[in-house]
Amino acid sequence: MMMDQAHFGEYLLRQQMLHAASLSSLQHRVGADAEPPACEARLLNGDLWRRFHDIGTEMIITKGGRRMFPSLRVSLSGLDPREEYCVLLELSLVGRRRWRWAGGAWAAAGGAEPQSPRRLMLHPDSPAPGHHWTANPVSFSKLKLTNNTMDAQGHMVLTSMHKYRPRVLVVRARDAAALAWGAPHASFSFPETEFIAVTAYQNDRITKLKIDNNPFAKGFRACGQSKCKRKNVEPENGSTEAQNESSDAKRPCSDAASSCSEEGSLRSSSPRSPPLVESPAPLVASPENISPPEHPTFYPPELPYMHPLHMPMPLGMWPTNTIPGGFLGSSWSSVPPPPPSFPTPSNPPAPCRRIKSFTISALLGEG
DNA sequence: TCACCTCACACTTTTGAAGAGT
DNA sequence: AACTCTTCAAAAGTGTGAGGTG
Repeated sequence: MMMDQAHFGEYLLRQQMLHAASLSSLQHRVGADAEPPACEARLLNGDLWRRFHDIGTEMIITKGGRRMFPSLRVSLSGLDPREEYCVLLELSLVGRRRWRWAGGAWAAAGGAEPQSPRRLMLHPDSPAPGHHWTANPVSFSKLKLTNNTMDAQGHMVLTSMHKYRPRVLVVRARDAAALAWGAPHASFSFPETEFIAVTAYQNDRITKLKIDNNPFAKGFRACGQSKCKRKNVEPENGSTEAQNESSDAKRPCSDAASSCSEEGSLRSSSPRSPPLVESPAPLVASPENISPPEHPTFYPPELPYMHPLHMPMPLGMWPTNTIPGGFLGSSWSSVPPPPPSFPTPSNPPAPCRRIKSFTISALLGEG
């Protein structure tokens, strides 16, 4: 399970190659002649994402890095089983606005702040043959978000009070360096996965939903010891305004609500967290759901994401621990995730969006 | 005063080493 | 000797709430 020094060094080299490839692609636009096989992506935990999206998903960002919950878990299909692919995750800024929580709702509050150098996260299984990607759900559960612009851990650097949308990129490439030489690719994003980065939760309903679904927050559930202990300080039903929107998160959660956890329950046998039963058919990226890049070529001058001088680290995610071991061979790839469910005939998967003229910058193109 | 950020805390889950059993 | 299973301590991941910052 542990990655030794040699493998760790190899991984770092691969990340550096990806970085170099992305930079060189700024000068080399190479068209993709080969027609890629039709590929599809399904959001496996789309039901949970939708529940958060209905309220207004918030993701905590911290100096040391915080995981996303829910995490992004997709199932890929339609890839050539013998071809090598790299899978990447990108977090795109949605709009050019800053948001603020006011009056119980999110509202635009001026223009976006300059963004930190953007980073892609290269899935640690990359590159891998198509059959690998289609046989196993692709999970980005170990991804961490940070607001630390000096971050050296390879976490995704986001800006608080800004909205982002994850995008999964599938690139046909034998290695990271080959990403710059025009391999056909696909891009998938799901509107349900949009979120606003925050340093502290603003919406109490989001807090409640996170507590009810995240196994690590079980201690804060109404039935948890921690919550009981903390809530003893203040009366459980101290307020007569039970309908007060802001008090939602403080109310005890129902057993039904607490039974719906994400990944933990999928592999956990905890009696308090039965396996998550999601919607019968996972969310499928329909053509209209696959959002094209807002700006298909380069970043605007005022947001120089990709400037080499502002790229302190190689693209992609570094090991969670910077010491050897604990990255490759972790649950990312060695623990077989639950098999992906397949769409019902009434909900057929949609083809991927194909971008003929391939460059990393085009892939990243939005502003 | 306000909006936002940081940190220590208590709690739960995850991880992996060690030992026992087959 | 090799493999599987169980146990347990340490590490990691949570939201909370007080306090800090500009």
